[in-house]
Amino acid sequence: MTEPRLKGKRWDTEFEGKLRRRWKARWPYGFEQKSKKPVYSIDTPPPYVNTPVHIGQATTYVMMDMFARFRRMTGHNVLFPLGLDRNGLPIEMAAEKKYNVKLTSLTRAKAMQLCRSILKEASMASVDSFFRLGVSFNSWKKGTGIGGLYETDSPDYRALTQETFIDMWNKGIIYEDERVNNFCPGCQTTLADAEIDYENRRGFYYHIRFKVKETGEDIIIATTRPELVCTIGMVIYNPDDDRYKHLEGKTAIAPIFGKHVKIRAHPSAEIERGTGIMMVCSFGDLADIRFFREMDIEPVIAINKDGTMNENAGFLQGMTIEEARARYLEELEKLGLVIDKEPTHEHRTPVCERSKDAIEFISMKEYYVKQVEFKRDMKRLARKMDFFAPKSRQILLDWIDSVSIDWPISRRRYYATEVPIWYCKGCGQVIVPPKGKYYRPWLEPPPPGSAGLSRGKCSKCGSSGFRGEERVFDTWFDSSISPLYILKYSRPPLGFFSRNQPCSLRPQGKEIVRTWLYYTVLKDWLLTGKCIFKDVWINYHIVDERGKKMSKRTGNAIDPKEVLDRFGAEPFRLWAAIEGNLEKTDFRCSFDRIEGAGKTLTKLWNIARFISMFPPPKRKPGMLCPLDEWALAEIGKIAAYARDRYNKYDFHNPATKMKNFLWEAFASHYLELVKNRAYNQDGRFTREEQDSARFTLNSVLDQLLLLLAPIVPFITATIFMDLRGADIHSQPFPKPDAKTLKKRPGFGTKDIMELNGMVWKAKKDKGLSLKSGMKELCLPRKLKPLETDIVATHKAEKLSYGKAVRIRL
RNA sequence: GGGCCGGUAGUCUAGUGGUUAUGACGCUGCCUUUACAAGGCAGAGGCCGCAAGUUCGAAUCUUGCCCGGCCCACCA
Repeated sequence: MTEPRLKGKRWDTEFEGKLRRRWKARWPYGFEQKSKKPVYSIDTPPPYVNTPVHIGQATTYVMMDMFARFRRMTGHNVLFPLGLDRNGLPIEMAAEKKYNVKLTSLTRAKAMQLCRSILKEASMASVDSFFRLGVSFNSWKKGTGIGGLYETDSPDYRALTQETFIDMWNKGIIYEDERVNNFCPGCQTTLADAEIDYENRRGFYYHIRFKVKETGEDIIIATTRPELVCTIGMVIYNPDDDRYKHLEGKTAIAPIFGKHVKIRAHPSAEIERGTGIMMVCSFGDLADIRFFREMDIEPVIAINKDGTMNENAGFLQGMTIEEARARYLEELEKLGLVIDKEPTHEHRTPVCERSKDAIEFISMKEYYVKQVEFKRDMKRLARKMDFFAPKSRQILLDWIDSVSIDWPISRRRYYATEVPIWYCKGCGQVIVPPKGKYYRPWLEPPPPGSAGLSRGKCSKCGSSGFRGEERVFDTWFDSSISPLYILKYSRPPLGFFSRNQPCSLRPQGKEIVRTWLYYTVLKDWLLTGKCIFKDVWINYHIVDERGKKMSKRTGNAIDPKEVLDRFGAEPFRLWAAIEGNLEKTDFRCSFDRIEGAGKTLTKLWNIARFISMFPPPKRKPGMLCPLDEWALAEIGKIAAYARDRYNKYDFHNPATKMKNFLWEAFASHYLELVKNRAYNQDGRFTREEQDSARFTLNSVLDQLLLLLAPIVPFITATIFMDLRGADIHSQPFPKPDAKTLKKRPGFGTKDIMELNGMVWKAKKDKGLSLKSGMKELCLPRKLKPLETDIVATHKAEKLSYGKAVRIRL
């Protein structure tokens, strides 16, 4: 009896460890520095170092790895670097939490020290997970070479961020301006619109009595922000509201503060809401900002950037917003001016996406990147890039539509890239350093060669005193250069960037299209005048089995570590491929599903084990049996389909097809029919026929393995190495020849399945073993080419032909 | 309020005009037949969200509605 060459009854996750150890000894996926192959570049999303990988990231990286592995098999030199994000608020917030301090209450040096210590301790847990998942990044070592692991807070990366600022400053695309901004009192910083979330929150409407100066009558105004009465700009009612028409042009007097404002009709007041007459203050929300601008009223800002009331709030000065609200209401109560207090419906409140504090609107000086005037260009670029799935383009287009103010890029935090600017203490002139180095203006004097500097003195007033800028950049100002960074923009080797831009692929989550993708395309276009990406692949969210968002709070989150511990990488990767339907939105994930995918791996292992009993003939046989031609045509069709779909980032459809082929047509039907001929124990078949079987078994297996290699790299590499002694990942992707595909036998897969099904059912119904013989089998004529295989498999004593299958046991 | 997506068995899912609606998990029963019991075979389980329309024919196309998810938007 022939022994299978593959040992072990099933795929074991221990094999993954074995292979990983071999890979680790000699990492096979580095960027080929001297290769002439076309470069395929993937701008991977840098995860935060200090947080463990969640299931969504794990899925995304595994999908990206499939893209990378496939492109390697189609002859590309794949640039697939790992980046780690270490800048910005998440790091600072981790430090605040761990050391239980507010960084804003510390000196800058001390705050930075705490951040660095957080980063130092940050385990490389995420990196380890990627390694275990089999992600084939170019390198796991930090380095500034092509494909090296990079960190967004490295001097090299930060120098490039600052360089892009200097370039844009010199081009006049960046300016400083004082205007009302979104401000997070918790994070103590300005926020871009893209950083704002909305939450449904409840509050109270306070019905407050105002006086009308001219008539002395009372009007009742409902408000959720009584503490802002001190900034009231106008009182409005709807033009169609008969209750208030007589007040047009009269004057309202704000209680206690005594401020006089006009009463006017305005359509933004709704008759049904509140009391129908409302006050507009500066500023309760974005609508107020627009209203003040529209009406040309001078706003009064009563809230400081630390979230306390300022001198414009009179007796409320120095209190927090909440304290001021309570105090003011208390005073109103004493005077009997609060008529009612009713809970509001839940309404959307703008909150900081990180700290979840309610956003305030505060006037401050910040640096801005022009973007409003480029909306048309951005839309053109959005249409130029290829989106996968194509409909995801709309997310970007919608966001571009909603852009209404320029991009505020300066932040009042510490652990981020510094804005590289100094100011002359004498005349205020702006000093801009030369490009190329990493600058820390809060620590260092302006370097020689700076614009506005002459022999170490201000070129305008001759002063030698300078103030370094203390603000830092928005994280997205850093993140938006990742494709420039990995493609060596403005870095050696010379010409690499111009030869290899645009970046082949930006993979990214749909929720950060409005930040990461948008800002990258914007900024890189402003710098280079070109669209930085060719393809954009948008991945969606991982949700639980019922379609609910996963979160630690609701306890339905799946930890990738647990997945790896229980099942290993391969079932997870196969699950991701099968689930990754571009046409759908969210991925459904559960342990059951991942475990289910593992069964297919067992099946694949056993098929390979079976085939390993029949080594391929030394050379391709001169003739192939019709059954074998059919099998080769079937796998050939799948190979052609997979090549086409993989190129379009679709692994779902090919994976589903392969899985079905593997279980059904191949395992259940082809293997059963071909077994006798492959064994040829009683010499019923010729040597040529037997060789045809052995050749086909091995050829189909090889192609299956190659097609699956990008998806499940461990099991395919293990089998291929055992049977063929070569690394599957350096093999070319199968390209079926036209002749194989053109073969059209007179019978189809369905005919074979039907026949086998009927015979097996008939024997079963009689309680006979499947090996038992039958008196007569009548076949449809089109199955004649398969007659010897069919007779041998089903043990028919007599064979005849007719219209339909008939069985006599 | 606007946009996108979805609604098919207990759960999840395939199916974009054509016999009897696919598969998985779960459930019931049977089977150790030399790759596979982490297997094989058989079975139960469906107003294909609702309604109207187009059509010889609709899960599939059109329209309206209902429900769920996500995104965007200025509400006192």
